[in-house]
Amino acid sequence: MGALVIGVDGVGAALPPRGAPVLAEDLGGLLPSLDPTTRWVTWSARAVAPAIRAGARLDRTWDLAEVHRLAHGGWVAGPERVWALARGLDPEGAPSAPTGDLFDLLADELPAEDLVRPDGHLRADAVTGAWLTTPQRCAAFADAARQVAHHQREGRIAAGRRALATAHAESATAVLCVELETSGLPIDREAARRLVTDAAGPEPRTPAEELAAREERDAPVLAALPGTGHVDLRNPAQVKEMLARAGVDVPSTRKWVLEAQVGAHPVVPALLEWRKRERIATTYGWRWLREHVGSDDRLRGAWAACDGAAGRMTAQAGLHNLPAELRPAVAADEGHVFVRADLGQVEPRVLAAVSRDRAFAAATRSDDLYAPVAARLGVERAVAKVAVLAAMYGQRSGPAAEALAGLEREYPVAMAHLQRAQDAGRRGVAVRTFGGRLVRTDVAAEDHGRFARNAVIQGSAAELFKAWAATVRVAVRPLRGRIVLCLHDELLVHVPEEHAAEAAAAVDRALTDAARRWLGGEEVHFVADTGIVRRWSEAK
DNA sequence: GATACGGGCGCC
DNA sequence: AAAGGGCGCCCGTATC
Repeated sequence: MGALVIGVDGVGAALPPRGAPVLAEDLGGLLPSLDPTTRWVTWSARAVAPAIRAGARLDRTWDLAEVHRLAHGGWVAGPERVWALARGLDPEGAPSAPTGDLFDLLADELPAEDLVRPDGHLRADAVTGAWLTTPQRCAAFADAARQVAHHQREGRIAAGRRALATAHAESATAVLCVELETSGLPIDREAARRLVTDAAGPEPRTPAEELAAREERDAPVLAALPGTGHVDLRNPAQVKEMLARAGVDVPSTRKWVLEAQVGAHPVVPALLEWRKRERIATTYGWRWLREHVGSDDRLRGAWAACDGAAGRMTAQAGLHNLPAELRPAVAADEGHVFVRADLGQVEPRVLAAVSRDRAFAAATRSDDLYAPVAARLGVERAVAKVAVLAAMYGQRSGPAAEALAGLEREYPVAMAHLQRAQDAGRRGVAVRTFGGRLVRTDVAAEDHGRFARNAVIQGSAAELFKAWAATVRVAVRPLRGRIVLCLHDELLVHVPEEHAAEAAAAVDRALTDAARRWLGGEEVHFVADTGIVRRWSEAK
């Protein structure tokens, strides 16, 4: 990945991925002299991670990779592909990043100072960074970035104000992702060790101890079935067979299937309890602590501003799926607190925005959206909720079916929007989110119909969330606050306790600002539940 | 030994 | 009661 930073006003610096910086002797040293309002164009935020770690604020960035992903869908967004699509070239003809013999040969035939090959594609060794060895070459690469940025910007402007606002928010989120990786999530290590011990036993010192702990976890399940030979509880086929011998006939051994059979045989509840503990032991156990929690008591994993589908953020190292029982271990530093905030009923509110259904938008003006919907449908609130969720997820059977008819009757505009998305997906036609992200449904299929139906909601909700997060990121900085976790509709901000109330207010204000910018109007209301806590688990 | 895939499950 | 979108991750099996 070519690591490059340029300021569109001509101020800026280029960093080669390896070796000494070229245009800037020392980017960290250069930063204080730069106007903080400098607009940056980056090939990707990750490419400028060293600058971010050196303290670059990068509050106004244009991330070529993220805007490319918005415009073209998918996740692959290296400079060679971004350049190719911006120039109207076949991306299949772009050089592949690894230095294969073929491209080395092509590069040999290219004049040493030419960035662009005769076929219009970028030279392969520029994309890997190997070619970026002189100020002139870096300047040429910077100029290519500038050209792509100009093209992308024209495209966003043509797509509308919201598409442009989304490009800025997605760019800022990519910077935020680098910051999240850098700062990490504060962990109370002792609390984490206690919780892991409860589930998995004490930390094993040898492979033999590890094996013993495994057998100890298995013992209660096997004890519920005396006389059974060896059963590998980690092998679903063997478990199913074991249950059949105990007189429990199930089509699969999934949790919801087994939960219906808890009374059938003592082995069933024992197995469910085993699953829960086994999950902590294997995924969030001693190895997880060792590998992902640093000596500074910070949980760190890789973050991405969008996945390759609808565009939600992704996180590794368990940051997005930490079991609730481990959350007490997520604790603010001494003298600090968390401002925890989550969006309320974000997906139905987004549906109102995306579909421009005025009747449904009216319901968003209630703090509890399902109450007015239920009243209008003449059903219980719980029924209305299930129906709305079913409509967004494409569920057709079950208790929701009847209430769905009510939704069709009362909110035809919103329902038609979802149906159009589903039809497109079923035919293999791409759909777009509210902010203009292309969501590809390459294969025509019923599954893709449901996927597309949900993607316009899930993806649009992700955009609103990121616009919010990007706004919060800047708003809490004067309070020495930092976003330390993003969880689809939830934000965790780590802040000195003396600024807690002010930070919480800033988080709420940021939602109003971001929603207005993203919606381009006030018709749809969004709400956040915001609180101040010392441990993540104290919330709600 | 590396890779792919499905079952299973945590979170949203 | 029943099964509908996304992600990351673990384990076991099959395959080359």
